Amino acid sequence: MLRLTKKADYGLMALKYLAEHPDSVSVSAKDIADTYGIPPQLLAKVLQRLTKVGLLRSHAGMNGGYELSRAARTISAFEVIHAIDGPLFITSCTKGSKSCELEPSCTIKEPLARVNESIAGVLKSISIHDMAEDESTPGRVAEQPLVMLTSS
Amino acid sequence: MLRLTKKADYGLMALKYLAEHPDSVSVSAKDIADTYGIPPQLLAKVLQRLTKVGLLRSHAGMNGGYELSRAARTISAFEVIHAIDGPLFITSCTKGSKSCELEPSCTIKEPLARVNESIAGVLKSISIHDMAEDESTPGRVAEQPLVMLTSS
DNA sequence: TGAACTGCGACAAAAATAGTCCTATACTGA
DNA sequence: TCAGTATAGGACTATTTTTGTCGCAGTTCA
Repeated sequence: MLRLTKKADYGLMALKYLAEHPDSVSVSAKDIADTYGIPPQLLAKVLQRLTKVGLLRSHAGMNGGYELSRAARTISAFEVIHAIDGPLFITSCTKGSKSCELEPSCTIKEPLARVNESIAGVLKSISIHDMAEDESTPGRVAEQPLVMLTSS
Repeated sequence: MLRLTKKADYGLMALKYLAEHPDSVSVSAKDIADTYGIPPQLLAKVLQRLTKVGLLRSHAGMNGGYELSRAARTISAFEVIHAIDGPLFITSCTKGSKSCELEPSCTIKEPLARVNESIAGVLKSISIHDMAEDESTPGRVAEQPLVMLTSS
């Protein structure tokens, strides 16, 4: 639950790849799909979408492909996920103005909306560049006690 | 995307309801389902699950129902969601020890695992009691620096 | 021109969610 | 002790979302 879709995963992987290969003028969807072993056509769609929202620049034809349209440092995971998975989040019924259908209830939503924002904040605070840096670099995300509850 | 399942929603709503009615010794699944207009049988299952993990106490028979097994203040949204939706999170392939299938790639996962922890932290920081308090009360979520992933 | 690309719409397949049905068991009170 | 109200839970079906495929059109370049 609370899982990223694979498309979003793929998108992040691809952007990370691009961030790690700034030398290549442009990389094709197939190249990336091959290196990661993911369905080329699916990745293609994801990249097309990212191009559409302006995170990537594409050019067709031989030796064509994609490149980041901005510095990796300025692209947040949030933007990528949002572009791919849509206007996100948490509660099932926070769709704009329309409140929770007939249910006058759903008071749960307000508190969760705040949680929602926190999560968005987390996602906004991490950039593609952050993800691309050497794994040895200590992550600077909150170091709180994270105790994963063991499942039953 | 990154959406809670309805079951989790229902569970949170139910716990909130229980937190708001400490006077009632025990509330039936049907009562809660009726007030929120959600499928009774489905809610029943959710409550059964929450009982199983120890968040609720149940008793059958007439005037039976459920009650919180601990103070609302000590029950986090994380626990509830975890109980219902399972051992959570973000990336599709963070299933214990087994790494990302054949893909040697998936380097995306590590940075995201950190984001993951941040989100878990957010969820752990909000309690059922927090959700049940008057809407006007400022939520205490998001105030802390939750994540600092600064690269800049 | 043709090979290697992107762009896109329409599907199809698979998986996860949501919800229902049915039966068993437990407790209560008259 | 029996009827009514509840929980417990397995098996199923339905619905929705996600994932992946196909085919074709447009682009670029050698």
